[in-house]
Amino acid sequence: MGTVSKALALLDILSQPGARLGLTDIAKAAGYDKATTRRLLVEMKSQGFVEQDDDSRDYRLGPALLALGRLREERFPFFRIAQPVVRALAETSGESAHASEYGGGAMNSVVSQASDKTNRVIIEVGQKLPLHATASGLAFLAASPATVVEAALRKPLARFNDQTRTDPAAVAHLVAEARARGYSQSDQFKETGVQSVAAAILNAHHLPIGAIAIAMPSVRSSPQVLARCGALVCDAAAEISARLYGAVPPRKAPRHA
Amino acid sequence: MGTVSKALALLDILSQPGARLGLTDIAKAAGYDKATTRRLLVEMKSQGFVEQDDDSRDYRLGPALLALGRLREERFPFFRIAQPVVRALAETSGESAHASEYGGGAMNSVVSQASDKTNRVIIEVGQKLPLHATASGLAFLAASPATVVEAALRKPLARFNDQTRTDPAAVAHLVAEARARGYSQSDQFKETGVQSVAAAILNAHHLPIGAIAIAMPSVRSSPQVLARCGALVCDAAAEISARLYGAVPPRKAPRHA
DNA sequence: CTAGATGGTTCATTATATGAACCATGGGTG
DNA sequence: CACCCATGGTTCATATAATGAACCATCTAG
Repeated sequence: MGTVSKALALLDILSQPGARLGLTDIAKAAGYDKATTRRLLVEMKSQGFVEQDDDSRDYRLGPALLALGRLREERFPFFRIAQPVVRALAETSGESAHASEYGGGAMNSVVSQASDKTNRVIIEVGQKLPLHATASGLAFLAASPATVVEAALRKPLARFNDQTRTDPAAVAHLVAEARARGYSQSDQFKETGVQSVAAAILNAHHLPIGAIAIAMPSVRSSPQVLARCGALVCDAAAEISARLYGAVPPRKAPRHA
Repeated sequence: MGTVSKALALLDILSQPGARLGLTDIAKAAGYDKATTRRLLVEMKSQGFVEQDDDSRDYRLGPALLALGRLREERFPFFRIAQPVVRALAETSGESAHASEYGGGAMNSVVSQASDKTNRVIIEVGQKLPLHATASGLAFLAASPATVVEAALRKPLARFNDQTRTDPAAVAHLVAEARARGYSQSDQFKETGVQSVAAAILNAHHLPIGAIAIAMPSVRSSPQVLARCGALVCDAAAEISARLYGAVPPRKAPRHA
């Protein structure tokens, strides 16, 4: 793996909600040597991508990320478009909703709205959602060309609990089901006790760029509830696609368009 | 220079508002070999920090930046706090206002509100404002310890026009003036025909972390206008500092606090 | 068909990244 | 108080990854 990838991977570690993020912890989490880790951190610090607390010596995400994120958003307003839709989705479904954008082999959670129920699912912004074990990722794969799906399933599939599907064929089956259904489902594949449905957000070429999802505690889920939420996420995804790219992509694009 | 810094510098190039951003342009702008540039871009693309247009082959800032920027903002809400203050500042001053955060040796513009006048100054979000040639940078230096100022002035100072001060002593003088005045001024140091005033945003230790500024066309500026705007940016900076850190930092902190 | 762009690739050379062992500091404990 | 050991940080010989000149492929304009 190249040095740049190693450095950028450190930013993912700094994204984890863990409490203390000292040099030793980061090195351990990344699996690099302490000296290497520090060199990478110092180099990113000098560019403002990482920040170091003056007294605790802990490392944090740096201010340059805010500036670049704002700029990205300025040029492609994913957050601005997705936020109201996610809010509305959480409102009408009564459950937590979130939107994510594909990047770096995973779905990057960008907008999240928790339900107001006492027992609710919380998706943190900045989380990387794996393609094979989340409704968002499965929705993305279901809308991707076969070659992309195959490539994704050739990589080792991480296990999160005893519900996680780590067999490529099993995941491919879930993807096919999602494609037929129009939305994807996750039955506790990543978090025990959490059910989700998701639909892909498409670009002008009908390729997926992200997903929008509803996540709920298993105790409130049922086939009826999932079906209703599935319809809601499909509408929400279509609305975001339309607002981002100017036209409503038809559910099945005519081939002669 | 390390490889990681080189890669991150490419993100700055992708931040420039230039129209086309093909491989050759980027390599030229960065001063790297084409092969090197491409390797770095591809590596960042694989992590979602850079995105490539499917048909034009151009490179763009990637989605991971939005996710990380959102996360940074979640943990340290600079944008959320600064935006209303910048808006109000533009309103009451009648001129363009912007706030920036220090990082990577420059001030990173994060919030910007253009005035509604026909002739106005536009500061783009994501711009890197040099310390020695902008009001924001001078305000930052004026609030920094002497060692930081000296270190900053030891580096080569870029020239932007014939008003730019590139002599370290001259810049040090501007910094001293700003410190005495309470706010900094830029008289066309970077952009010809643009006057600015700025004040530093301070953390709990009274160290600067950013700045807030007003920029106006020279044609509307006068000593009186600058003085009035200077007072406004000072108040605005103090308000942001207070909202970020919970308490209003006194203008001169008592040493026994 | 050619000329001159562009993006992308190769591989021998060279510079850079690496990590085991080291030092320095500080907070906690018997 | 002295000791311990966990932490952040540094060194330098070695191993590895970055580099770039020259290359190919493709596209567009004339």
